Amino acid sequence: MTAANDPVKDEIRRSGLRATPARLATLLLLRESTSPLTHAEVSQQLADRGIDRATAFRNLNDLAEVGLLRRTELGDHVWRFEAVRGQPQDDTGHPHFLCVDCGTVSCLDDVKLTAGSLRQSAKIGEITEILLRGHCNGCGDTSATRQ
Amino acid sequence: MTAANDPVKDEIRRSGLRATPARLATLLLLRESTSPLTHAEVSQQLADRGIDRATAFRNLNDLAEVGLLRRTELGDHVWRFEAVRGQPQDDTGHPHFLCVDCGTVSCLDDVKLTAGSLRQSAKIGEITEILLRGHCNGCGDTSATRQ
DNA sequence: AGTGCACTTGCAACCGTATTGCAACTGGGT
DNA sequence: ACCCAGTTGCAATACGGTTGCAAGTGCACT
Repeated sequence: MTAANDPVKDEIRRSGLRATPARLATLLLLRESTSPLTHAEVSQQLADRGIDRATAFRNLNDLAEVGLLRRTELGDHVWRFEAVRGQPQDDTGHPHFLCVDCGTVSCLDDVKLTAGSLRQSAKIGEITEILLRGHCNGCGDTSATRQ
Repeated sequence: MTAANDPVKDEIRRSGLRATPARLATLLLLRESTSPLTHAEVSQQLADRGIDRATAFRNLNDLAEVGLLRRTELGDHVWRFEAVRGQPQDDTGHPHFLCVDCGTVSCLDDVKLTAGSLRQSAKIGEITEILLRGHCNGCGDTSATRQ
């Protein structure tokens, strides 16, 4: 049962890190998730498998450093991590939507700025991240929920 | 010495807060500053005048809540505050560009999302804020400045 | 397959930012 | 001048994240 070629393990190894169970679990968890997860969420999930908080933190940072994960900060003072799809160097990131009520984060691959906006913003600088905030449909449409 | 009409005091009062020395000092300090200050920087300055850290924190948040200050987060997990110029209500509704290097916040009235993006995002929820992050031309083009 | 060393892990202590509880104080309307 | 809700100072606390260190383990090399 010497599982010779686990492609995910190889990916981790190729990036210069050891393919430990904790790292494997971290990476797989985030690849299964459809939205970025916080440190807390990840380490909570991994705690079931006996993985320590500190280890989860370190692995998230390590994996982010080698480009397998992306580390973002959506303005609520919590780091979030998401798996990078495709070639790390190709990855330029995509916009996120943060519900200010429930904290849910959605990834918006198709959201773009108008050409005119891009021209306008180029005068200011180079945009690296687009963040939309508001009330998600689950929180907003009832209009009764107030924090 | 019933200083009848200090315009700044009036401004604070009009927003529903009491015009205390601590708030006056906080607001004036940020209005004199040319760039956003962290709570640490503010409370350090105000400590000389016998104002407590916790009070500084509360006042910064209070003033931000009523729209006299703007509270931003550059990605380093530290809140920064800056005085809002002009009418507070003018401050809402248009996108902001935040330079993650120097902390400058620029208002981008003309930046908009494409129609398709709006359609896409409507499925998620109601967008109340658009924030662009990146490197402003002043910080980015030298490419030497690294924090 | 066995060995060894550097890389990882778990644990617990720690750090810094930010918040809160509470008693004392005070701005400002009366 | 008086009074009370709003505010302050102090200290304790919460929370996200980091670090030191000894034990454990991946994996490259026999």
